[in-house]
Amino acid sequence: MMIAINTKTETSTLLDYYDLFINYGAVQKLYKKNEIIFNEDDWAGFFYIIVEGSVRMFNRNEEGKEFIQGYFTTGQSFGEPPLLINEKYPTTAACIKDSVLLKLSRDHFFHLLKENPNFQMIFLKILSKRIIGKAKSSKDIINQNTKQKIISFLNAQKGSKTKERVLISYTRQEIANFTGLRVETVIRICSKLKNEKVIDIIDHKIYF
Amino acid sequence: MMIAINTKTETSTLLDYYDLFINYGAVQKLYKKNEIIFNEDDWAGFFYIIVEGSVRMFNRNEEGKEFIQGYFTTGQSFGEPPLLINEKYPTTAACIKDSVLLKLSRDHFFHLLKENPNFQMIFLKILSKRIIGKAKSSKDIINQNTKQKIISFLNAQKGSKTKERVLISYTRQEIANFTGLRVETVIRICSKLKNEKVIDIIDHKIYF
DNA sequence: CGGTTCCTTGAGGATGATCAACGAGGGTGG
DNA sequence: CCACCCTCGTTGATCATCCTCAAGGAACCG
Repeated sequence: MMIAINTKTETSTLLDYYDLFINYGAVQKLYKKNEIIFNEDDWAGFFYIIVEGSVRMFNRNEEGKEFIQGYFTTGQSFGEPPLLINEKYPTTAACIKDSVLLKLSRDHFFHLLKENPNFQMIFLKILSKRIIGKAKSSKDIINQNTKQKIISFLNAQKGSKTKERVLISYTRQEIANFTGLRVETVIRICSKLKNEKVIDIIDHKIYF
Repeated sequence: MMIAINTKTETSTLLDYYDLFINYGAVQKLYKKNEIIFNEDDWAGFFYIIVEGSVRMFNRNEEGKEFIQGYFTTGQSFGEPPLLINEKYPTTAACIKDSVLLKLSRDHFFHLLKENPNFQMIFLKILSKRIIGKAKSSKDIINQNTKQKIISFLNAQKGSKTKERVLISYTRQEIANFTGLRVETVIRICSKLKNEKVIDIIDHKIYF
């Protein structure tokens, strides 16, 4: 059981088509750290690909608590679904650090899709992966006890390949935002997990 | 804020192509009430469309508690993502009542997609709607207090159109399974909502 | 060195889960 | 037609868990 993060589940080959995007009218733009790319309830107008940098998609509730829907990084696209069906964004997207994005307007994006059917297949696969990821993470978020939620998150990070311990480069706050828990809870559970030898904590950093 | 249910968000026009599916080798099959169509962790082998009936997709945790990922009904397809990327199913699917499904094998499905590019666009839109629905429901499930979760669920049912009260035809147990709460909790919250005039309860039935 | 950002701990409280028991209605078979 | 069984709804009491608030420490950076 894993909380699936897009970062790990999508092939990052879209930049192979960089020139093609440019030919179809894509524009490159620099975004500052923490700059908002689009807001929840904005109408979708552009197709975005990350040339360099990283983006987080999230919701914020009335009390300001964030729920992270996903992280995206170099070579990945994001925010396509509302564009495809002419809808409002269900989440906000912001840059985690200074980032370079490629923007393609809705019309140009549809031209590209129409004239390059192989792209439709590419996006079908990208969206499929994302749905499966979301199904898994919903399940994990709702069904599990707290400890399992965190373990699921850690598993998703690691990609379930190696047995050796790897550094988990998320703050406790970020883990809390992904799992819907509070920082203090994450900290306390991590202490338990450390005692149970499930993780190591060295110099405040988590190894799993 | 709404917990989005597939039933409400997808156009149900796939049956317009019934003959085409048959031409590509689709087979019609009757499933009994509660019969399992596929299990979590099965490899995806078929494309399914509901000719008549309804299907629920869910996960069950160690203690047997169910989390419902979505309901599907006549004219809708389900379980495509794992088929498209050659993956295992993240959920189990079962018939809610006796149902007739159209099954198309993986190979035939890909033939159809390849030779009918307009279908790729259709599926891009179906998957897009589903992603947006899942994003919304994750947000609702994780961020809200209990009362809001239930109101979100009710809003999703109603489709947010009319102001008049409509009958919510879900049992309290089903609402619990969708929201990740327990039956007793759902009952108690519903009583509160009734007192606050948010819903009516007539003859044990919920009107919202 | 001062200001962030992140991590940590403790005490107390609210909330939803759990367990147990019961009522009401519908359907079925004797 | 009645007895039985199911499913669904309901209520109360108790408990465990996680949240909240408050406070302070550690690491990092310009």
